[in-house]
Amino acid sequence: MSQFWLMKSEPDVYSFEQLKNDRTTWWTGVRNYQARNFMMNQMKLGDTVLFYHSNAEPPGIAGLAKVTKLAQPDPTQFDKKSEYFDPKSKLDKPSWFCVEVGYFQDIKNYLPLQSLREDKKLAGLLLLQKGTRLSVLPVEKKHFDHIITLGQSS
DNA sequence: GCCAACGTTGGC
DNA sequence: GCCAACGTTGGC
Repeated sequence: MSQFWLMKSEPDVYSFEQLKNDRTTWWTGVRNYQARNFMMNQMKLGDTVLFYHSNAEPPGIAGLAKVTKLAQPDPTQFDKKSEYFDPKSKLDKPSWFCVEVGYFQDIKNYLPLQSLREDKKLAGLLLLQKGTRLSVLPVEKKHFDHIITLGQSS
């Protein structure tokens, strides 16, 4: 099972800097079954997460996080005041789950999407595949290791 | 703001 | 179970 992940967030909504400030956050609001299943079934404590800024200028990888708590029901699905409220969710049978992630490490270089696309060593990275809209994606170790190298090189 | 590529919904 | 219509994501 994968030990490396990429999670997307719009920095206007929740940025890596905010995570660094908060130290940890529950990854609420995911309303896609594939992304939920990754969090619910596969993410383990200590898994490393590439924190990706989507809808950013430019979009790219901003830093490193870790999974700090296993998946639990996402409380926002029951909150009528939340934009993530889901009237179909039942308290005894929640539809949506989220993990807690914590700040882990800065990277020296922000890694723009375009530079990742141009890197031959990252061929096959799910993030780069056409039509991939998942907000939670597994990352292969070989790709993860290379991304770390890019992020820390001078 | 546009729009391609998906995912979801609901009528049948 | 099919599929058209609609909604969303997210790069550009």
